[in-house]
Amino acid sequence: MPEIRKPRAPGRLLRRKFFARSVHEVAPDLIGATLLVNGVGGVIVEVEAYHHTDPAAHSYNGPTQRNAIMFGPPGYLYVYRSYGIHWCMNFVCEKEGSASAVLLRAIEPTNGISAMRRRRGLHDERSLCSGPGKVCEALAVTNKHNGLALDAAPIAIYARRETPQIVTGVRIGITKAADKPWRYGLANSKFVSKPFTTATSTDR
DNA sequence: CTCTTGATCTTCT
DNA sequence: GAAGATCAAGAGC
Repeated sequence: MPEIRKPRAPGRLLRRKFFARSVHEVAPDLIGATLLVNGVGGVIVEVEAYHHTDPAAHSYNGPTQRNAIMFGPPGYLYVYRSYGIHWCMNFVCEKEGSASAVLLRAIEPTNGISAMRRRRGLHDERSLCSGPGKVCEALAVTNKHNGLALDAAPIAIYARRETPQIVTGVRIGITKAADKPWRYGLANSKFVSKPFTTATSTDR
């Protein structure tokens, strides 16, 4: 018997200005927010922060054709091809030229679940959006969305209503700066890409 | 449950 | 030519 999950009544719509500060402030503040693309999406439960001074960031070695959006103003979507196969989406933060972004790694599906199942194939709800490539497939985000504003159609991000318990850990799948605890998640969420085993914190 | 592998685009060496 | 902000399927335990 599948669990019935009713769509949440959204909170305040986040505007681009929300992203105009440090990625390390924006990233934890996004946990619990609701992301919709063409009305399909859910609650953000896992993100990672990347900054241009961070060797693991795409922007570390300066602008390229791929990462150009990262060097632009905050509040826009940066989409890149991962391992030649998947798409991954980021929210550009801070200010123009600072080239920092938050990687979206997982959401808890709440809106348009049947559409997500259709796009992802036969998969249980827990696996629909539990990884950066999976989220983009479920939300049908591709390079065509690269550079779109985060506060205009088809994208909408709604602020959370309450401050959730946040957990942190090292980022997934990187080799440079692999010790930095810049992965943020919703405590006890079953929809993250991998369990958070290490430090828990309630800051922010 | 863990470990291995193939898929194959963009960037850097 | 190699590595990479990944995923799914298959083998083995």
